[in-house]
Amino acid sequence: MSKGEETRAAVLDEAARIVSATGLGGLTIGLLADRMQLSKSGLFAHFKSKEQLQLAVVERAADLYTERVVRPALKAPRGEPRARDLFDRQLRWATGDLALPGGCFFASVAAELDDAPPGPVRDRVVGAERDHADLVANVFRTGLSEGHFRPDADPEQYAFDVKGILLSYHHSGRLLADPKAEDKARTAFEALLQAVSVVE
Amino acid sequence: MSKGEETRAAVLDEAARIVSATGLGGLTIGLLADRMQLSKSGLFAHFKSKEQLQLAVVERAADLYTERVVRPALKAPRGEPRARDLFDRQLRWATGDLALPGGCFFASVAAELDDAPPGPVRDRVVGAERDHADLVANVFRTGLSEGHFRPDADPEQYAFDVKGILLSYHHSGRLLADPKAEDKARTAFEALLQAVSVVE
DNA sequence: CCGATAAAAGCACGACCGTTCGCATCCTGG
DNA sequence: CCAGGATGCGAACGGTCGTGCTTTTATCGG
Repeated sequence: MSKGEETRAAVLDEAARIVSATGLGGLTIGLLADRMQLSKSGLFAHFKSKEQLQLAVVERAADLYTERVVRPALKAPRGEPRARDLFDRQLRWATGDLALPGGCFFASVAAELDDAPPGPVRDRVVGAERDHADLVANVFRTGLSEGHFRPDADPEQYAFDVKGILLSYHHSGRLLADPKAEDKARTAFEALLQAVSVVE
Repeated sequence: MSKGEETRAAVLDEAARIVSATGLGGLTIGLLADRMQLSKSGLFAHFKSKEQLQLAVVERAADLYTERVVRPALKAPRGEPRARDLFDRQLRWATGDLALPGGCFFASVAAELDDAPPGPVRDRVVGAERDHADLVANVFRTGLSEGHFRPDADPEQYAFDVKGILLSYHHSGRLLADPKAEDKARTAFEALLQAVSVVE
């Protein structure tokens, strides 16, 4: 890896941390240059515009998420164990050993983009979120074909419900500082699994 | 109401709309002055600082929410009917006839404040969110004392679950433009009610 | 209807924003 | 080891930000 690629990668890592804490709006070239001990113009040269910087940091965050959450979870056995493992890693990604300092990168970004005008950055985030919802639904489908879950359960509904638990967890834990947030999230997930599991 | 109070109120209404769409970070004095056809300095004179403007708009949004969602819902009969009515109005507040143009004011603000340094604005938002979580839990408690819900159900857990449904609804509907978002939210709520209702 | 007072405008400031450009300096392949 | 391109710096630009002043205009009670 050449010197340029190296700094570029380091810059994007720091940028992802900043965005996770302050949102895309809080990512400023001057601030980023300070943190990296680079001049504004020197840093700017790596990305020809701010939009490309934002695009690159979204890409970096998506890679990070795949690396830390998705790929390991897909090694778990199909069905319920995989669903459990994925959920556990999602929790740790939001707050914990897998997390960026500001919590889930996409939770920070999604809220500020939901009413933004269309554009490359928004489109990329929406694409990532849709892909992720599909992934959760597909993990659930492996549980259907393994006979772990009720055949009439809707994978898309499951993905919607899991997303809700995670968002509420992020909200309670980060903003409200509720010490019982993790317990509530795990309780909610157990209740969800219970509801979609085959009757015994 | 004097002329000054009138302008101030109109400014705060417009500010609440802006914040609901773009977050507190998108609320700028110049933009607000343009929208109101006022000069920057003329508008600024109503609030001695930007922080006081932010504080005032949060206050205004909280009043609006109480007016449109909480107070009407509390007129419904105690217990399950009140819980249903409250949830329905919450959905309409997030997207619908009760909503600001950018969706739920607090959904926009909460995400960008979750890792912000403490301060009057953040404190006020956290207070409002805590009060609201308590309100939802208390509505659930009326259902407990009416015998509608299982005595072993946890009101705080219920509030956590409802918040998750609403956040996921906001996310799916606004960002991902999922046409089935409302169906999923209502399905999730019915399942939640089912789970906490007394067995028959 | 007029004079005190409230409301809004006009203008200027320092700070930071993204961006450009010319110049120094480092790395690196031949 | 040296040439030449990759990499980074400094200064400057037009804009917008929040925030003070002073001045003009509108409101409203006596």
